[in-house]
Amino acid sequence: MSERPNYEQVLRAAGVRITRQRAVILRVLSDSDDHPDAMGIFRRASRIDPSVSLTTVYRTMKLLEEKGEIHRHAFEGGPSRFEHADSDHHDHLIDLDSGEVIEFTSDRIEALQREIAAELGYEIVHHRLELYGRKAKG
Amino acid sequence: MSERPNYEQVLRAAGVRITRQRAVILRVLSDSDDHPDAMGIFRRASRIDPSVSLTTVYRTMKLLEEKGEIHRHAFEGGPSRFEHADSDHHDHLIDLDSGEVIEFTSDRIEALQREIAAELGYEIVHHRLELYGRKAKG
DNA sequence: ATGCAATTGCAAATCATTTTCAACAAGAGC
DNA sequence: GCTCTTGTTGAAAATGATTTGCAATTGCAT
Repeated sequence: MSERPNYEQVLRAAGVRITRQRAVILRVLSDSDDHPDAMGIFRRASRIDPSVSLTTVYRTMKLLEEKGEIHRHAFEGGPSRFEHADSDHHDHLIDLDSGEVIEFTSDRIEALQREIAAELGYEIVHHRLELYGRKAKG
Repeated sequence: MSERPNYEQVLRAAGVRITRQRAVILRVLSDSDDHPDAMGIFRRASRIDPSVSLTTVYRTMKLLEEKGEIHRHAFEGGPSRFEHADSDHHDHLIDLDSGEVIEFTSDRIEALQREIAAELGYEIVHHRLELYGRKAKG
């Protein structure tokens, strides 16, 4: 499900100009299955087109975020990492040794969260659940 | 429960010198029941002793964090906020309108987290659960 | 092809936080 | 109480991630 988003189309539809560098960044992004940070995207894009600047990577990320096309995650002690927004909601388990990000979902946790917030008299707008751990031995 | 931690005693026992400015910062901190950020602590401490610098606030926070006396929370889009580490583990609900931080706990959520991590082959070292919401109307 | 507003790269600016460094002050020992 | 040693301080500069100002450039509608 939810494969290779066509960011170019979305932006174009929003009246945004698709420049050469933007096209490269968007391609890099839709070819990514991990959770790269701006520098990582910049490196990948640079290899394809050296004229891409880190500034434009940031500008494009902000643009896509505003359009709701990607999500920005600020995991502890590190730069923001980005991912497609098209997939279903999920939380993250971060491998403390490798930095790898594993996605997971739990309807039960989601339900409990809503329950807790309600008890406190609140409605959840969004939440952040991150598990930091290491591979269990054995 | 868990009231007015005596940071001074802890630091002194660790061989740390209690300077005039440090004493002020520690007092401000143990008099706080909220989740102030470095600038907030600096402002409160400054009023008591103008010789306290923001630098020293940061240095003292880092020190207390290393000694395990306080916890640092980086809520989204803002500076780190600190709180006593003495109380039991809890998660946070952040009021999007006021910035107020409400603490809560849920053994069920904790258990579910461990369960999920285990299924993925991981052991949780720590986690972060933050609910961002607004007061429910009615 | 033309024109103009959107976009670019670079450098400088921000923001939170840390580090450098010379001046200063805890507090152990006398 | 006085010294001495070494930790600590404030101010300013450095960091790291990200944003912004600006003059030059370039999509792309016409």
